[in-house]
Amino acid sequence: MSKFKSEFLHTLSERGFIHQISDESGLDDLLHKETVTAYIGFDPTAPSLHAGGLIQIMMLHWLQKTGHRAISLMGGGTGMVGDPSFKDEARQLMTVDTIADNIASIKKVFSSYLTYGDGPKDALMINNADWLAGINYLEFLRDVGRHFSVNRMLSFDSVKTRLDREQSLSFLEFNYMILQAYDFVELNKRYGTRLQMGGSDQWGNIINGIDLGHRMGTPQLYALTSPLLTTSSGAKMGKSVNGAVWLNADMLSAYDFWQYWRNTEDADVGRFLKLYTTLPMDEIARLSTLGGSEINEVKKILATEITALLHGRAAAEQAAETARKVFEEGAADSNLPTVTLPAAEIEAGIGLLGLFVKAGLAASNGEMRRHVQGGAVRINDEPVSDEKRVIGSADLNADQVIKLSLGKKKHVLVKPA
RNA sequence: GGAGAGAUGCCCGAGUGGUUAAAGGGGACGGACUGUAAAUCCGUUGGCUCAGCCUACGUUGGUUCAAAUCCAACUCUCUCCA
Repeated sequence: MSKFKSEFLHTLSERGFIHQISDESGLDDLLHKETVTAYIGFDPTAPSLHAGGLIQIMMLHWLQKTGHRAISLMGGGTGMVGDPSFKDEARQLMTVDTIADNIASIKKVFSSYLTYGDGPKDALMINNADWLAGINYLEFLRDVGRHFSVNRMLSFDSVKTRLDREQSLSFLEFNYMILQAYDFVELNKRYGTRLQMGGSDQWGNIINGIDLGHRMGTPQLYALTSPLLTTSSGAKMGKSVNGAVWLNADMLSAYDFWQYWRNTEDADVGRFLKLYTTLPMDEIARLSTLGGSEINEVKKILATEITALLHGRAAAEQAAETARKVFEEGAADSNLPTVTLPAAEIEAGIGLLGLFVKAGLAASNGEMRRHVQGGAVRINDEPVSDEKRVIGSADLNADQVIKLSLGKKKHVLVKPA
């Protein structure tokens, strides 16, 4: 396992980040000898990254921590095209405005993991629209396009799925690979970038960049990919009870984020500790020996550590404390997700179904009706079986809030305002 | 440009005039069991002012007492030919 000389690869390797490397010993030598600039690209397909992208951010985090220069590249240009890799149909095209909004929103998260600045080891935040947006088509075709073999591009697994399924792959999407390859070369020219990292689905795209570099006279470039992560039971990472596990605090509260990791499957705990926390390896080894019900304590550590990196230590501990009150004491806690309602509305009384929909616990009255029939609904921890029940000021508890519960895990407080 | 095939609910996929809000599976959600886990079992899975009503089977029209099912045009996808 410790076949690497460089601290960076050694760390990534022992923590389980490495899936493939284009030239292991070459890259290891380089990282051992000098400060290397490396990047990972992020597509602005949503206003926030989700848990699936966390592993990439952690790689940049370790890169910086082991003394190298990290670049987080926003795909402002490539986002206008859409990555077809391993997709079986074309994504809807995003408008320029959406892309700009998404980038602005995504950026917020990175400074929790990386130190940005102008110093030699500070991380850089770059947008590939800077050079892609102004490209002249004919010039680009002659300078860059001539180096690509369509025959070869068609042979990549990432497009094969699409072709095998006999789904059309538009010329627009086909160009994504070329643009991403060009990014690598451009980043080398501008910042001396030598390494591109990414998920295993990016392997083909990254290799294309290395090849293009060869032909356009860059120094040797390198690729490093991380494994595609699934839970032990095969589910894709990043889904929580309420939907996707967003990293942005305004899209998923620290409490819900903490809950997601608290509910990690037993079999994943050790792996996740290594990938998503910065706890030292010997500490992780010790925690990993715990089994049975003790593993619940380990899961709490896991959740708190991951949440602390993203939302800060204080928010993480507060989430842990809220969870303790809710699950171990069955009490309400003021840090549960809260919805405020005009006091007058509560005074007048509000229907049970509508109230839960308003609180975001159900999508429609019909869905709530079913939940009531299924016995999943509680108010202030009292089961409710009457779907016509009206909630009013009499339901305010000692703390002047109403606790709505759907199932065992979803709780929302309603506060008069 | 020519000849075929197809478009069904979150996804896959049955259904070829009425008993179809639409079989089955997956996913998701809820319940039971547990450890806020996994596995397993049970239930739910269009909306509403819910014993009733409304909207739905690519789009728009038509036939019919009655259409997801028949007809026409259109849109998109795939296959083969040029």
